[in-house]
Amino acid sequence: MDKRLVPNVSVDSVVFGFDSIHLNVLLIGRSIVHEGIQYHDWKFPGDLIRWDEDLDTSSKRILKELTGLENIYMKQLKAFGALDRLTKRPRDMSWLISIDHPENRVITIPYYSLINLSKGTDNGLKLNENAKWFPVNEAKKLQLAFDHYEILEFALETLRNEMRTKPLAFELLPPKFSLSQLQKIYEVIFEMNLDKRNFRKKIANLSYIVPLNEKENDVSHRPAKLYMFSRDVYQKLKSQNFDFTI
Amino acid sequence: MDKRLVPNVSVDSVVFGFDSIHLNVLLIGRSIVHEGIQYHDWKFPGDLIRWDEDLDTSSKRILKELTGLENIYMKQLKAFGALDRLTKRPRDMSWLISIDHPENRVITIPYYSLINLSKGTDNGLKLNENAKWFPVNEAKKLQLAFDHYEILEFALETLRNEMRTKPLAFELLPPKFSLSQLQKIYEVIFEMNLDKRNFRKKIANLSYIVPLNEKENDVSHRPAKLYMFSRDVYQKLKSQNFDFTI
DNA sequence: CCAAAAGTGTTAGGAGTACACCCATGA
DNA sequence: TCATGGGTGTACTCCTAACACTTTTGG
Repeated sequence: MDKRLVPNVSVDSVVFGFDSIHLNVLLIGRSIVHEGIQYHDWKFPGDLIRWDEDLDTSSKRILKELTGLENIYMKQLKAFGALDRLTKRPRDMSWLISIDHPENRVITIPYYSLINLSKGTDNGLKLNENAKWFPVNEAKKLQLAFDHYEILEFALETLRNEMRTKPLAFELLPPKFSLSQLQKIYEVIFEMNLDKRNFRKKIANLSYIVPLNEKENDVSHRPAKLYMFSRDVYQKLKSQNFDFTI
Repeated sequence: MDKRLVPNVSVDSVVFGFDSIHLNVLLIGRSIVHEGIQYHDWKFPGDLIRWDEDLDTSSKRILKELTGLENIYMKQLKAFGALDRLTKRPRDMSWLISIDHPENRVITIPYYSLINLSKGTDNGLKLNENAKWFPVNEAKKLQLAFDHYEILEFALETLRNEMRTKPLAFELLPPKFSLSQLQKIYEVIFEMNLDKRNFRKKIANLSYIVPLNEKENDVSHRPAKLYMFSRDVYQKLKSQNFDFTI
């Protein structure tokens, strides 16, 4: 085992969490003193990879070390390697020097992850005091380190693209969910309103979204029927499906 | 300028070319002697990046150096960084030693490119004697170096995904093309037959595919009407469009 | 009984699909 | 005149989109 770090390759995690209202993203606060001025900004959890790790392994390890999260949906976005990605903001350089960072050119390979933040769910999340969830639209307005704004935009675009054709909504929901919760995810991610009746008609045709004999508890209105996602049924169906848009 | 190479990061180019019949991919033949046995196999054009280059710049430079191609559609796939990607085949190691390769772990960042190989088109392609086009289905059956089989599969899947929603077919065609040529691209890439009348009906509704007052020449059958792709019209339209599949 | 969200059908228009024959050209 | 691919219309089905009221629960 060779646990030395690769000095010029890192991974970052863009963790999206849905709390029934907003799509949130997890950021780590960072304080920097640069030329006597104190700055506060935000970055994704991330670190250099090790010599003895695959990229996916690194990404899982780093996410677990920084947040406690494991066994969640995770997918590589692409590599970001602009020459000046670490150096174009002078305060980023001050920070790198302060943590004895060995190189001034690092290629980062961001991943995005999806988790469910509904109340009462325990996903193992252990945030340290510097970590905080932000609704995506607020996160975009923060001061983000390095090229992390660009990475966030790319992650969002990728998430939207994959949501169109893959059953990712269920990664953002608890195992048992209502149709309103499901609809809300699409509304939030695609920033549009959907018609409730048409949405439900569509869902009714999807055999892999299966109704349970259970209802919500403790809500101060008519409780909704709960559904689950059947991965088995989904896999079987998708072997023959196809769609084509020019 | 710092033209030294980054010893552990490379780019590879998966170049797809359409010749009116097949989707082809460009491979470079490689001869290796390993433990006294001569092997012949194939790899994508690729090389280590330089310290002074962005990833996209590296990819463009390396493609130009190895094939003469420039100004063509090119897009990053993702990073491939499995621990054993260079070492799992012993003959790959022999080759790396023979070219004095400095590291035994290299993360590669493949790009895919699209070009038109129709007769009579000059795209600046200058192939050396080791480079050869193969129809994709044949290429998959060849001995490919490293993880290049995996990269090819990923590139194909990405190409298919992007073809569904982006006007990439036109990158594979000459500026003036017939509807049959266009249809053929979709048939080849999606490995399915399309109905000619339905296809043309669909195209007729796309304002960015514009008919010209020109026909094919030198064909021994009724000459087809030629069309062009209007990028301007396309851009204007796409600002409001949306589609959503669960 | 009020507030809040759940749940439910119909209609009209548009898109997709299946399908077969005549036309223009070069050899 | 033959071979080759170019070019065309209709009918049916299915999906989408628009739209408003009743039901169930907790407070």
